[in-house]
Amino acid sequence: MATGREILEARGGLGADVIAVRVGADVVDLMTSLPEGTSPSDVVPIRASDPDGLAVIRHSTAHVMADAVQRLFPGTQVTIGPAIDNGFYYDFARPSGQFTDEDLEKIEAAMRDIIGGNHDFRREVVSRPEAESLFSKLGETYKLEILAGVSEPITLYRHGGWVDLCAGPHVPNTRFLRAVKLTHVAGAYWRGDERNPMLQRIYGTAFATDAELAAHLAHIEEAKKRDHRKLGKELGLLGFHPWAPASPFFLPRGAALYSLLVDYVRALYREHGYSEVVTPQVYDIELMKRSGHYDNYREGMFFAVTADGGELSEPEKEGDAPRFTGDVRWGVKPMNCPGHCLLYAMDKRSYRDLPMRIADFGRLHRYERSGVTQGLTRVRTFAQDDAHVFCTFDQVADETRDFLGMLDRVYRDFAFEDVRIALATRPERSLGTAEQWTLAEETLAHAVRSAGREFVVNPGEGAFYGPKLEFQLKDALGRPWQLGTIQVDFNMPERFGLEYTGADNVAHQPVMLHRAILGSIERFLGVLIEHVGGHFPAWLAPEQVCVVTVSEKFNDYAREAIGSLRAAGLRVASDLGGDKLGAKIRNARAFRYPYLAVVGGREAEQRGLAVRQGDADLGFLTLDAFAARVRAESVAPSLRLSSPI
RNA sequence: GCCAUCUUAGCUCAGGGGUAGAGCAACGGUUUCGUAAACCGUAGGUCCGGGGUUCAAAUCCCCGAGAUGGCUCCA
Repeated sequence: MATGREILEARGGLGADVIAVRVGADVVDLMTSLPEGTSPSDVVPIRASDPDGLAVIRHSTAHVMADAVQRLFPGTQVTIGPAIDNGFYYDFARPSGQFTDEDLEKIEAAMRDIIGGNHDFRREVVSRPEAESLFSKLGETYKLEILAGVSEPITLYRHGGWVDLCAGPHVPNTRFLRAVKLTHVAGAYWRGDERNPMLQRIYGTAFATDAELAAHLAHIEEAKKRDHRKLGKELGLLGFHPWAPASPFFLPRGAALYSLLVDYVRALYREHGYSEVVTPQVYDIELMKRSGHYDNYREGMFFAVTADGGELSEPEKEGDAPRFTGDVRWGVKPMNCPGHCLLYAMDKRSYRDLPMRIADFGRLHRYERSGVTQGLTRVRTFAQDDAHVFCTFDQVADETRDFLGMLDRVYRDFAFEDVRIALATRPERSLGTAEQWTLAEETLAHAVRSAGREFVVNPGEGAFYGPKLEFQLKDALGRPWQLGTIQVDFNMPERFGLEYTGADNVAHQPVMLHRAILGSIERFLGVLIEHVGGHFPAWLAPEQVCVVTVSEKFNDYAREAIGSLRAAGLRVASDLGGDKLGAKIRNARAFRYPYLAVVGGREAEQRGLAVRQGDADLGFLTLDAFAARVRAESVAPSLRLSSPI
């Protein structure tokens, strides 16, 4: 049978930028014979700039990088080197020494050398023994391990003198690899398992053209400027201290933002029939044993001890931690649900009480391993817009739909697009029966479908007590974050023996839904800061306007104006210092206030403000007109119609 | 947790065995100014912590802490 190249050439359609072909769902390189019976009309050319083409280029670049690494660092073994979303990587087992940033430059230079050699990529089908003998001769033990798990046909790809066990596809020739950049080195476990040896991974990226590569690198630089850790510091929102690792301090401006966000959720709760509760932070471990957290979530928890009934001794060596001998009786809550079960059971419940929607902004603590924490997005202490809905099984679908509606509203208020839904199913460690899980999974899937939404399945990613829907957004760096979630739980009500009296005057067991829209408030703020680049809308901004004076001569009027705006309910910052106006404006802009109001002689005389909104000059506004304008924007869009101004 | 890198003034960063540096911020003074940085001066340090090597360590080595990038998108 003919190759893709032959078929395209026969059609006269082999353009200079065609690097592979698509046949049905498969991407095949140009030099591979297509299966018998392939109709030429099914062969679609893939160009360098197509998404599939980009993956081919990147994977081929990974080969060239591995070639370069083995030239420069003899004895280094290759393992795997796939194309990934924004580039590629290759994992190496290097007998001694580590790759440094200088090495990356050398490797890149060697790659340019190889690419300049205009080597053809050649595909070769070999027998298993042939492959085994080749890679054992080369001393590639990882490749032998991979080979053992690979099914026929076994293919090799060569360019120049370099060979790799590889399924392909690849570009026809190294000259198609033009715009290449190695980005960073990282450790990575063999097959991602921390019991395996640590390999050294080199990340890089490649594009069809230099311009696209430059644009991608510029995009990364841009994203770094929006990094919430950087902005959090610059805008005076956040602080951290080594004595509270992975635990943010919200400074006054950050705390203002935090409260406004929580107040926003409270307003939604009022419309959607939730009641807020406040519950304990530290519980007897009996609670965690009852809920299953002690058995299933212990390594994610903090435990607390008291001097009562135990002995706290100073360490022998300086720098060591004090030792405690005694009973560990207390656990710091990692989730609100067990406490809410206790709360539910504090009264006798009727079917008339259901659904019972209990919201809790309680602080949670989870022990995240030291290497995985980052900024606000992965922390050890946080609060969620957490609520539990106790309901009958028949109410689950309606509650899920109401939740989806609420969620849509929230993500629209924050102008988040590209929200992806995933159904996370039963994990290895889980409570309850297979029947319960299946039923719960199907109920969630049905609710999403009936709301006209699509979802993907994440097998084994569910919570230990039930399946969940996860709602994912991407941050400025393109990293996906799970924010909202809704989880069906039959197990917790059973463990706590929860009941309600039905219309039939018989005790029934309620179903419990765990749900959050923002998820962790901390994480949401991190993502939001990056999403808006620090430019918060007027309804969320810590201060909605900054009043600055042209000179200190006008401070008296400025104070009067500030007082009047505050009396009208505005959040107002000011700069009444001795700087020149230009400097004040520069400083105020760095803080990204939604509005900037300049006050000088004219404004004092006419009892108003010279207002700008971002870059837009709004000119003169009276105090009343400006206050009315800002107050109209002081409520989230989805709440504006329903709340009187 | 593991691998790599980093940690110097409030912030951003330079320096790299021989007396600790800059810009911005702070503080004091002068200027009272109309839309992205006025001028002069003053003060500010456990160079992340501990140990070692050395005549001498912020600098080299070891241990620890924290932060940052990663730790299957599978040949």
